[in-house]
Amino acid sequence: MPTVDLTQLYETMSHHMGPSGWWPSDTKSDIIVGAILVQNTYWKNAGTSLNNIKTATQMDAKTLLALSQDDLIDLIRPSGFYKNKSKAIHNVFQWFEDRNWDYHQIWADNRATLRQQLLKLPGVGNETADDYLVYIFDQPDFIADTYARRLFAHLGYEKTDSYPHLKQQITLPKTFTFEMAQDFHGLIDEFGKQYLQHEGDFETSFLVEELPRLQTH
DNA sequence: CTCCAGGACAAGC
DNA sequence: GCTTGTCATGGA
Repeated sequence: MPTVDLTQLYETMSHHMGPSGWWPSDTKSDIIVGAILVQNTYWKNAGTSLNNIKTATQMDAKTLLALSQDDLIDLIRPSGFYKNKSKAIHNVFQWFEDRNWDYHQIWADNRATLRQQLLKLPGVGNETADDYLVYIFDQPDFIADTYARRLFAHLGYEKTDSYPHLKQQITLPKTFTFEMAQDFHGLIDEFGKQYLQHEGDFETSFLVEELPRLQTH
């Protein structure tokens, strides 16, 4: 089975697309909420809900936690799945509140089991847990989301709809910093929006010419 | 009108 | 372990 040099892939995408300019520019609270709002939802709609929540709470944890579920639902409504998402956001905020929002300390105390702990939170699945590891806890990890699965299928990996299946096959080299991992995920999804929306789009991308150089055997 | 987006989850196999 | 139905709005 073909494999790809992830460092070469990242550098190629970075060279052609520039910095992804993604989540790292937002506050971590924005990311915590946004990662839930955007689940299977257009980012534009998730952004509307996020702005509603920001306006209502200034992203102050105690203010948000004091909202009734109905009030939170009204803020989330534009991005759908509002029952699940309101519950998820409330629970996740309570979880961080209980731990004093000390991301560094949380990581230091829970290195081995943090991912499993995050997965226990209702509304936090594989992708959101990895989003948090990469963008909240600053860990160099790989996020095997929909666009990543489509991309790696084009790069010669076995086509799969399973998050764990791709995740299992991809290990970022030790040389990847967490900033690179954050940017890499942003680039993959920006690439996906441009070249993986429809069947055949990939063939028009810059990666087609680069493919032979990226593949290692 | 139909399809689906930066998933999660429970039920059934 | 893996597949399928459900949750929901708004844009293409």
